[in-house]
Amino acid sequence: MNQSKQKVKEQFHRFLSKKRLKATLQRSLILDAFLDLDRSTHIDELYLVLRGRHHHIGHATVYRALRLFIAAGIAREIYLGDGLTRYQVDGQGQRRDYLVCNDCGTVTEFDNSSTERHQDEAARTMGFTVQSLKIELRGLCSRCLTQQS
Amino acid sequence: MNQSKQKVKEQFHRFLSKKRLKATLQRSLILDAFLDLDRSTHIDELYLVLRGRHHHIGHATVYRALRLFIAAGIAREIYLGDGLTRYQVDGQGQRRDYLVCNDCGTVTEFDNSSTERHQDEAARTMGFTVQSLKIELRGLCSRCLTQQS
DNA sequence: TTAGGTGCAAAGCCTTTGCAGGGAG
DNA sequence: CTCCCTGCAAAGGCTTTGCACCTAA
Repeated sequence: MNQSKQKVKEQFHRFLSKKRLKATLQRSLILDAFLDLDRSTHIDELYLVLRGRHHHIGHATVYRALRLFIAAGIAREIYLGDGLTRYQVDGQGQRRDYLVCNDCGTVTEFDNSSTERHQDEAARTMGFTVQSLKIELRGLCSRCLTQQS
Repeated sequence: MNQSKQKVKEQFHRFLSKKRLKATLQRSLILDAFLDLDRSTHIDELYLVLRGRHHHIGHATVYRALRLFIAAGIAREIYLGDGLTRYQVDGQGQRRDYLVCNDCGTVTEFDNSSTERHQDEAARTMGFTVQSLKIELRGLCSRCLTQQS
């Protein structure tokens, strides 16, 4: 866990050097908070975590940092339609399949590359060049199902 | 085509009666415009179509009508992350696969039910109960590809 | 020293809501 | 005649931008 976190941080620093951008304290703190959450989150949650750690980082800075993480290939955006943008760690695992629980809102990811290839081919036959793919399944996770709320 | 449109309109009127809601001119015009587009659209496009037909319907009314169509099972929302909510006819055709062009932004839809079943099973093995599914492919449509912008 | 970064507040967008007047049942 | 609906404008909520001051390299 911490090892992969370290790797991501190194990846981020390489990205910054390459782009001649700066490694600031704020970016480091935001990245820490983001990686510690280890699940999909949104700006406001991140912002509150940082305040909880007694770091007063501006709202705009958090937004800007997340955009940077996306450019660096560290984060990925998810839109679930609740009006806010969610972010998730974009590991090498190529996870692009999301299970969104309609009850608790948890986002689980899983790999399903065979289906993805299948899908990709279908698109190509329509003259469409695929650059990225996202599969979103909505329903109830096992925990919410048993709780029968 | 017009036959299915007629069916949807009847479905909507049944919904209205059942809920003791009113069949107004605006709702009828908005539903016509929505069904005529026959593809995913967003409020503003619908609004412009209506203005083009010389109907001055308020923005809020269009929003309210779309929410009603959703409640009636006629429309479905789609979120692609461009900041606006898209709507699509929720017909029996069950199209839930979207090709989003990163260049021109066009959304094309296609059926791929075999893949969807495949995906559904994968989720079930993880204890997840699927209620809806969305597959989103992003890339370049054939037209933008040839224009090589 | 210099290009980039931060924070604040203001502006931008899409969407929803409040309210007074209007219309379907 | 009674609810429900419409339109306008204002308010809301998330995200981006402008600007002056600061800081990593």
